[in-house]
Amino acid sequence: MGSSFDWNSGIVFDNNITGFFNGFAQNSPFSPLGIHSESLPLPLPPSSSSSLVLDSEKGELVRAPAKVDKKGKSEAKTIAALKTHSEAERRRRERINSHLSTLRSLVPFTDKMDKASLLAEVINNVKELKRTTTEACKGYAIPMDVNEVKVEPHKDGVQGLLCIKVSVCCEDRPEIFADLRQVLETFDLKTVKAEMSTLGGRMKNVFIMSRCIIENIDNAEVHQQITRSVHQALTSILDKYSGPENLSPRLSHSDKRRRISLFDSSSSSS
DNA sequence: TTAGCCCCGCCTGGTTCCAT
DNA sequence: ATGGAACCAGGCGGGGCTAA
Repeated sequence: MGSSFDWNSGIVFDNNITGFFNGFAQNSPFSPLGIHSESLPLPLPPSSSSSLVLDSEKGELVRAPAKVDKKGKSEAKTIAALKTHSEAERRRRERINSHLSTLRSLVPFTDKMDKASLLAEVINNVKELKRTTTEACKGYAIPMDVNEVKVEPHKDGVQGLLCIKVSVCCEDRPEIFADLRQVLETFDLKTVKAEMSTLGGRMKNVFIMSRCIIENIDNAEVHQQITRSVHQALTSILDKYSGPENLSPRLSHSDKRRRISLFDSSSSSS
C-alpha cells in the first residue's frame, strides 16, 4: 500500500510499517526514522511549505525543499488533496451511518444489532410489508409497482351482453388514459363501469366493458378473440410509454453507483 | 488475565463519473 | 483533457465481548 500522514506529528508513514508504528508515533515524540528509509520525506501539516527529512550525516531532522511528483504536483498540494479526501470520506461515512440510524429507528428491536444484521432485518421487514400490502390490496383497484395488463371475462354481466374486465396498472401518466379509451372504442366495446386510482406515482384503471351477443355465431370464440386483441393493444400502449426514452433517470443505471439526492440527507435522518 | 474474535471508524490508493 | 467529487476495497488500530 501507499503512505499515510499523521496530522499530529506531521509524519508520513509507509503503510507497510504503519501497523507497527502508528500507535508508537501518535503517542510518543519518537518517529520510525531509524528503521524506515533514510530519505523518507516527513512533510509538516498542510500549513507548512516544506517537509522534514532525516539528514543521514547530521542524524537529525532537517527541512526539505518542497517536492514535485511525477505529475508536477507539489507535495503540499498532494497533502491538501489527501486531507480533503479523508474529510470527504468522513462525510460519506457520516451520511451512511445517518441513514443506517434512520433505518434503526424505523425497525423495532434493532438497537443492539450490528450494521449487517440491521440491513438483513430491514430487508426482511420490507419483504414482509410488500407481502402484506399485496394481500391487503387484493380485490381493490390499488396500483402495484409493476406494469400489468389484465383482460378477463366478467362474470356479473347482463344477459345478452358479453362482458370483460380490463385492468391496466402503470406509471401515473394522464395521457395514457386517452389512449386507453381510444383503443377500447375501436373494439366496439361499451364502457359499463370505469374505476381509476392513483398512488405514489402509479395508476390503475379498471374498466368493465360490454358488447352485444350476436346470434348465429360462436360468441365464445369472439369473446376469446376480443380478449386477446384488447390485451395486445393495451400492452403495446404500455410499451410505448415505458420505452427507454421514457425511463425516469432513477431507473437507468450505470456500472458505477452515483449519489442521488432525492431529498436532503439531513432531513431524512431526523 | 489474556488471547482470539468481531465490529467499527479511519485513512488511503485506485477507479469512475461528470462538469468545465 | 482535466480536476473535483464520489465510490469502493483493503489495511490498520481500538474497543467490547467471551471462553479458556
